[in-house]
Amino acid sequence: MPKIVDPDERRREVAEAVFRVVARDGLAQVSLRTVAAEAGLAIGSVRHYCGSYDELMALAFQTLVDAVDERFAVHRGRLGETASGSPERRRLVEDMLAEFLPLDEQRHRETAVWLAFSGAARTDGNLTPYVRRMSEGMRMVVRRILEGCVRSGRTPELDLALETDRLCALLDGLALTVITAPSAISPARTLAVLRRHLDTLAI
Amino acid sequence: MPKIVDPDERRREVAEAVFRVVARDGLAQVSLRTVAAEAGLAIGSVRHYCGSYDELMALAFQTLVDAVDERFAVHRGRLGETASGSPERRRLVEDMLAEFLPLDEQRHRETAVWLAFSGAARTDGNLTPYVRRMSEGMRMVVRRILEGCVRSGRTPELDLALETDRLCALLDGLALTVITAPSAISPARTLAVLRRHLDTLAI
DNA sequence: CCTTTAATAGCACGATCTTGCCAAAAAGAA
DNA sequence: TTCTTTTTGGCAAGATCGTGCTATTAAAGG
Repeated sequence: MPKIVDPDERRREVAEAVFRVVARDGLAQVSLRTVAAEAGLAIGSVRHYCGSYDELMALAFQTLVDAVDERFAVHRGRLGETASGSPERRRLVEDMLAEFLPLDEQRHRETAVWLAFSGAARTDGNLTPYVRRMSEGMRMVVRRILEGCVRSGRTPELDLALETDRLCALLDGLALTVITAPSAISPARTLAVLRRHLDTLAI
Repeated sequence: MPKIVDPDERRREVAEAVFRVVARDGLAQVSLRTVAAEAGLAIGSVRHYCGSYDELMALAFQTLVDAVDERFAVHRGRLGETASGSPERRRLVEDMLAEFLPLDEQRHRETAVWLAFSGAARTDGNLTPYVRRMSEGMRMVVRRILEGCVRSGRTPELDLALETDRLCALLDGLALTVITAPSAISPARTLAVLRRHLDTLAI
C-alpha cells in the first residue's frame, strides 16, 4: 500500500489553502491550480481528495462553518455556567459577541472569507445551505444572550425577536465595514460601538 | 459621418447591463462578452465606448456611486428645508435612511451590486476609491441627520461620532442580511428594526 | 452623389480554466 | 522480492476570457 494519509486532515489543509487564497487575492483568484500551489500539492492530489471545483468550494465553506461553530461551542458552555445577572456576565457577553467581529488577524481572514462566500452563494445554490447555517447559528447565540437578559429581570419589556434582529444586523454591519472599508472604522472603535449598543440594552 | 450616438448615454446603458448581469448571475459571470450580449451590442462596441475590462468595471462602479449620490441629493435638500424638531422630520429621516435598504426591487439590485463590487474592491486597488466615496457619502448623510437631532435639543448628550458609526453599521448589516440571507429577515421587518433604532435614539 | 469618419462587427492569438483519463510512484502485505 | 492499491503527477480536450487588430457599415457634410 502507498504512503498513508489521513484524508480528512488533507481536506482540512486544502480548505485552509482556499482560505488563504481568498483572503489574500479574492475569490476570483481561486482555482484548482492556485489552491494546489498554495497547499503545496499537485492539482491531481487536490482533485483526489476534494473532487471537482464545486465540491472543493462546498468543502471549504463547510470547513469554515464548522470552525466557527466549534469556537462558539466553547463560549456557549461558559455562558450556561454564568449567572444571568452576575457582573462577569457582561464581560462574557462582550467576548462572545466580539467573536463575530474581525478584531484580530485570524477573525479578519475568517470574516473576509465568509463575506466572499456569502456573496457567491447568492447566485450559487450549492452554497446557500452554508450561509443559512452560519446566519442561523449567529442568530441563535445572540437570541440566547438576550433571553438571559430578559430572564434576569433587568430588561423585562424587551422585544426579543426584534432586538435579536437589530443586534445581529449591527454585528454584521460592523464586520462588513471593517472588511470592505477599514478606513471608516478602527478595530477599537468597532468594539466601542458594540459596547455602546450593549449599554443601551442595559446588559 | 456615421450614426450619431451620445457616448455618455451609451456608457450608462452598458453600465446598467453590468448591473443586470451582476444582480442576476453574480460578479463572476461578468465579462465583455456577457455584458455585450446583455446590452444587445457587439463586443467591439462595448470596447469602443468603455475601453478595457478594468475600465468597464470602474465605469460601472462610478455609475453606481453617481446614481446613489443623485438620489441622496434630493433628500438632502428636503432635509435642509424641514425644521429639526418638527413632526414630519421623523418621517423624512425614515425615508432617507430607508434609501440605504434593499426594500424594493431597484434598491435590492443596487445593493447586491454594491456588495459585489465592495467585495471585489478589497483585492482590487482600482475600485477602492469608489467604495470609499460610497461609504463616506453614507456616513455624511447619517451624521447630518443625527446632528439635527442634537441641535433640536431632544438628545443633547448624544455621542455624535459613535452613534453615526452605530447607525451606519446597523444599516449596512440590514442590507447585507437582506441580500445574502433573505430568509432571516423580511423587508417589513428590516424597516421595523430601523424604526426601533430611531426610537431608542429619540428621533 | 460622393467622401469622410465615427460606429459596429468580428477574427485570431495567447492565456487560463475544469475535467476526463491515464501512467508513474510509493509503500504495506504476501 | 513481488504484488497490490492508494497516492501522486500530468497530458490533452474543450471552453472561456481579454485584447490587438482589421474590415465593414452607415450617415452627415461637401
